[in-house]
Amino acid sequence: MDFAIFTPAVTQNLREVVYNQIKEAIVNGIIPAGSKLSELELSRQFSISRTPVREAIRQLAETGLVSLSSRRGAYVILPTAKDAEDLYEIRYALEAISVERLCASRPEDFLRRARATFEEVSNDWDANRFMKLDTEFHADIWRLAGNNYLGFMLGKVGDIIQICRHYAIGNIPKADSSREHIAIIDAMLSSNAEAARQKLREHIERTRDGLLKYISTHPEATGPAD
Amino acid sequence: MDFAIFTPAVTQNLREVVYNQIKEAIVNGIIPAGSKLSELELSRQFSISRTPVREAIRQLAETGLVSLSSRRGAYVILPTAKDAEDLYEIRYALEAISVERLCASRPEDFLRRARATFEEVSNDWDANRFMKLDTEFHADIWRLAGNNYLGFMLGKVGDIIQICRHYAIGNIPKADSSREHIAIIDAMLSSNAEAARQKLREHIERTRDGLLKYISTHPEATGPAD
DNA sequence: TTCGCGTATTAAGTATGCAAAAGACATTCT
DNA sequence: AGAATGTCTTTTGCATACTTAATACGCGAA
Repeated sequence: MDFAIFTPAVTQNLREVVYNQIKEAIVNGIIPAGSKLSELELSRQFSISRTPVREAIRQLAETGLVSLSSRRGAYVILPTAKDAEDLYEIRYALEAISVERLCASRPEDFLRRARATFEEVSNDWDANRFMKLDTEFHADIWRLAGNNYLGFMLGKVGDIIQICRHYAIGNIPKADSSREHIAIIDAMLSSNAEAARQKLREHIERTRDGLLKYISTHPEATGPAD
Repeated sequence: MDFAIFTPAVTQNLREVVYNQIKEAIVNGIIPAGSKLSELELSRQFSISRTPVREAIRQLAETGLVSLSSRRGAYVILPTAKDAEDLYEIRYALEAISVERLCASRPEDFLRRARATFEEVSNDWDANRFMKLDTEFHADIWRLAGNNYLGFMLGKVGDIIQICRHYAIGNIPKADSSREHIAIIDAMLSSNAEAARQKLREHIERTRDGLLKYISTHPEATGPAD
């Protein structure tokens, strides 16, 4: 009697749906940094009660995307240049773990496939398409690294970085970035942990500097909340 | 008119109070790993409604201390030996950042004071007293490191580790641990980043191995959830 | 005009009520 | 007896009503 074709009729509860939608909207810049998240307004937009919306907002606060102010509401965070710097530093430390582990386990098939993908990238690619590819690559890396908490942590860091990064989209040359990825992959393929770390560091530092440069020339991007 | 002696009469809301209390109870092992957290029962114990309790539980879930199962309730996580290993790996990567930064900034007064404190520790200290000292030291380190997100991340990792660690209390020789701390401090005082990293790695690995050894000889500590 | 105070309005915090899902148990049918 | 189904109980998920804090507004006095 098991046809193995039916998936659960109801997969997620309202809180989850609302959480995902708001998070996507924040991370993609549709809800801009610094905005207020009004329980009432959101619940009206979703056509549901305040309860699941409240829970979703609390959940977002715990990830660091939203800051709560008692009795005054919830606001999307407005990262500063210092925040971006700090976040990239953490990101480097965590990704270095993945890279080192992959130097040891060396999943050749995956690495070669990823390498080929990045070979194809050119500068006239759509920025969003490249960003998606980049995000997927980094996600694959920590998934293969086998540390169950890396994804948990990098996810949180990545979401906040993404808020900043969104400003700078299209600012970073894609072909350069691809070349850096390929350098990391090659180091991993030859199990050269030291080189891989170094290439990763260069890559993350360049990405960071691109963002910081953008922020410094566009101070309105992370101005003080109103 | 500002005597700076009056603090807000009402500082926290119920959700916060409940969150902190439940978290302390979990982290200190009063609520054992794997237990179910019943909204109704907890709200009765706190003599409040289910709403703030619910929110606190959701918040705990986001930190990773509690896992939610839709329509079935919330359970305190039951970390495995693998979890502990993964967590210590992340902890090392993050603390290495602090240590490196402190090698650069070198807050001498703080380092000397901390060094003196650890000199006093002997093996017949109360385990809880030592653990508190240890936790404070690590917290001070990242606070002085100046990366705003380190605390955020290390806090989450630390809470989960603490659940495991609680089993192993009293198992790790305190004098040894102190000596390791002193070695790290000395490396920082002489701005030897490489040595500091190395000493930190040894310290964390020894702590981890102590815990893993305990877990392997006391399998009931992280048995499967019911 | 400006400062201080009181009031109104809005929105967050909390309590409670209702619907529905999961698990336990009883019952029936083969 | 054992499997399957129906029923009951418990508890979660969501909605709504109520309470209270924060801000805005307006008025009067200096």
